[in-house]
Amino acid sequence: MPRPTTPLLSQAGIRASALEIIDREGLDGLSMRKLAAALGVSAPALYFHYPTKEHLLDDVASEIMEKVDVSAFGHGWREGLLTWARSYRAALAEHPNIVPFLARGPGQRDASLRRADAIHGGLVAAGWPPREATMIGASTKYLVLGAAMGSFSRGFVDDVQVYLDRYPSLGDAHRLREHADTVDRDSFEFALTMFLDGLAARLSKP
Amino acid sequence: MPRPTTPLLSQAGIRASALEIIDREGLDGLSMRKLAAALGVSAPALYFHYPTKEHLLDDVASEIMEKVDVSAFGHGWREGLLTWARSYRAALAEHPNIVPFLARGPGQRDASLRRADAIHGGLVAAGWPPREATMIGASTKYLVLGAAMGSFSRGFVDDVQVYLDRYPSLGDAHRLREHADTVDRDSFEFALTMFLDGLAARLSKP
DNA sequence: CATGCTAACTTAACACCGTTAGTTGAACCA
DNA sequence: TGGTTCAACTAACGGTGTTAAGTTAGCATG
Repeated sequence: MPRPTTPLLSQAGIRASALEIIDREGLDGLSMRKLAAALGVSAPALYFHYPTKEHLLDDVASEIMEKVDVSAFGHGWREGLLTWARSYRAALAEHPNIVPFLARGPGQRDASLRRADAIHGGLVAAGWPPREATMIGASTKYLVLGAAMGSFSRGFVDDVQVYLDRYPSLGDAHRLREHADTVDRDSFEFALTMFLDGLAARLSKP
Repeated sequence: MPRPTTPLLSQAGIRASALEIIDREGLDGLSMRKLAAALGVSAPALYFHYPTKEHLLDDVASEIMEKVDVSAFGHGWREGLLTWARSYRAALAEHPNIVPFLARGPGQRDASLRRADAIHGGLVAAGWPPREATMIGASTKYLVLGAAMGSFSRGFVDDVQVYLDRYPSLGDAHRLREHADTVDRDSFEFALTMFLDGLAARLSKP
């Protein structure tokens, strides 16, 4: 059945279906054949729209990153960083199964360059020396990526016993699992606050 | 040639060879057949010593984590955290290609539990409330994992132009690449210092 | 000392993977 | 109307992790 009257596939549709599978079955759960089946099409048809699986995943990742907000540096560097970091983390927390892909390399996600410029510009405008502005951007990214990677919701419960002993609001393992998202967000917010406090002290002193 | 006089394989030997391949050719460069060939053996022979590739990689990761040092909390919480974080990061920086595997999930790396206890205990002994001690541990891990994941040496040069403009000691892209390790370490140390400064302020106040 | 069991390898094969080649016929432009 | 291009198809290639079945060395037991 060649060249249908109206095209069966589109890049956006492929991305959406791919992300659905990733969210539901994990990154390893996505294969080109399974994706094609979900779209009612044969696997090689996908290669007309994307040259490679890697490119497709790059695009999916870029789409997720579109939601990251770097626009708040007008309200001060602290607010700008907070908004950036929180929206960045939220975007990853919404699709945690994409994180292992992000860990594989930078890919073709060109939009990040624009963002890096916005962040750096905002920090420099607020009085940070350029070299430190760069490191602040990198550091914040570290926090976000690390939080996304080591999150409890993703199963990183190494320290589950420690949590059970010390996190007074949680009764047992079952409830910990239930509140994993909260624990994750609390720890991330804590890390971010401590980091920003350290920055503020450095900027105010010489 | 069945049941050789002296065994050809051992778990330690398999791990060592696997890590060698990962270091040299990346995580995707490791296949059971290639690993077997490097050991002068057929692929299914490996399954006598490891039930699955996943288990093997878990073991390799655990071995790397053995080098992490959590013993310095006797010299104060700041020194303890610094030593832990630096040795943790160093261990990952030595084998950056394992990081994408770490991002895939927690695995069977049971040694981390002991470490989590040591860290938490050290922090509590130094006067941190248990709940905050837990979050400090998580936050530090975020920094280390994020730094390992988003490192410049691993190709995350999104902001390469920004770096070129602002990092005065670097002349051009070639030299940036050359000094990627230094840039990584600088940013990590900066993040860690700011975080610890924020912590110190919090502990000294109320 | 013979017998049987287990250990540690072998080769063959399965199901799946990403991807390429070659084919088909509708849609579009001259 | 004719030719080209597009968007799908089926078939197939080389690779993957893993399982099954075969072979024999080493060891324990009668």
